[in-house]
Amino acid sequence: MAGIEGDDSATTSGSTLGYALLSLLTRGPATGYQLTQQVKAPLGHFWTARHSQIYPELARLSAAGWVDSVEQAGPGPRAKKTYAVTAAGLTALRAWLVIPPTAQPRSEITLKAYAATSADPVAMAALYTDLAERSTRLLAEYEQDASRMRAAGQDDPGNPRFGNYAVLMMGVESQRVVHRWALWLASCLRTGRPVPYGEPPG
Amino acid sequence: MAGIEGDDSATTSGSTLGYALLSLLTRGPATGYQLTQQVKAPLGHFWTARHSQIYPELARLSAAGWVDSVEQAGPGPRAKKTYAVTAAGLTALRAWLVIPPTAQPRSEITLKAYAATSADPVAMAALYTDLAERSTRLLAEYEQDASRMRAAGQDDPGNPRFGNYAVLMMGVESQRVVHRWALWLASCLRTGRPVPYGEPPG
DNA sequence: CCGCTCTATGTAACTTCTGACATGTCAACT
DNA sequence: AGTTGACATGTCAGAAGTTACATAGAGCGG
Repeated sequence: MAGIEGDDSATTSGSTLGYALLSLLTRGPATGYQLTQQVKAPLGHFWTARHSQIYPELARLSAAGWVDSVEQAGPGPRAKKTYAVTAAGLTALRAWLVIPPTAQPRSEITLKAYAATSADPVAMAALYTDLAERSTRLLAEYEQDASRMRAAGQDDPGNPRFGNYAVLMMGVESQRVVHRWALWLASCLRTGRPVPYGEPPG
Repeated sequence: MAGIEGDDSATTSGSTLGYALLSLLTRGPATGYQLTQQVKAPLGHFWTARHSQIYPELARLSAAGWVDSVEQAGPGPRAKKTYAVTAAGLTALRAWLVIPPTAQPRSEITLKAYAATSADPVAMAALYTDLAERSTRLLAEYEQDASRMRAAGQDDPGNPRFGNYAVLMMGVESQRVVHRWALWLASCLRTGRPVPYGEPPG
């Protein structure tokens, strides 16, 4: 009765990273190492985490009873642990999902654009031309992923991996925007005069 | 000769926030309070900072010799300080600007989409419908700002405030993307079946 | 005259995130 | 036989960022 250690199951409120890990684990059980890999794509296009952040967070989730783990004697000096979401974890995730997000996006490329006129226009134009090229490569990559997903039926909201497709679609759209915007900006900086937005530059 | 305190002007490397503040100060001298206001728009659409972060950072920039300050006896118990970029600060900013940025963007709305199928489809669809509505409002607001800026000649790369316009254009494009994507996602979740991306939903 | 908001600057505690350190197995390649 | 890379888990120091606390004048509305 005297609950010294047992009464935090309802009170515990997780961090965003915690919910991100729970989301990944809804795809199936995984080790910390696997989560570190899985957070790279497609989630990694909009959310990243290092292993040094993931392992402690998994321990916290475990302490909160939101994940279970089984140990399996791994290769290194420590046991390998495979984690799975618990019913409590899934409930917590569901509750968090429907809260309207407030966090502002943060973009370093846009920050640099804010001060673009303080630097050498030629160097800055080159920077944004490179960025446009990179976005072209990424776009091709993402679109290939997308058609593979469609072939696998992951564009169906009934598919448990539909979220991967939804994130990827945001990635595709974002890269298109970056491409257009970077070319426009480079064009402005190179010509030194106003360029209407959205025109394909010659 | 024995430089105990004078040899850090070239070595000092700033934080991203420091460069953001230098960028703001290229528009003209400002107090920490004014910088806190100015970081809200349009830079704030892609980069935010609270005053509790700005004041200590200004002290660091001042210590590095990247900004100067003059005191003016302010309203509160402390003197009001107006900061201005120094030549060293401008040099540092220029050097930082041409380094290709690596930081990945971070988006909570996209993270939630990754786990969309774990929550109640109706509630999630409502979330993204609300998001689409918000982006409509923001888009209208940003476009109004943009046409005001064009009227003021800020779409000219020769204008020192051109960076404001460049950031705003990214804001406009981003909100358009969020709008389309959120409506698509809501449509997927409501109908429960694949919806081709980019179709205006009925 | 009381309270509210805006101006204005700072500190302190806390959470989050990064980068480096630390360890060790196993398979493939050279 | 030696090296590289993938697998696998952790810690620690420090940077970056958030939330709350603290102070105080000036102007305005009630």
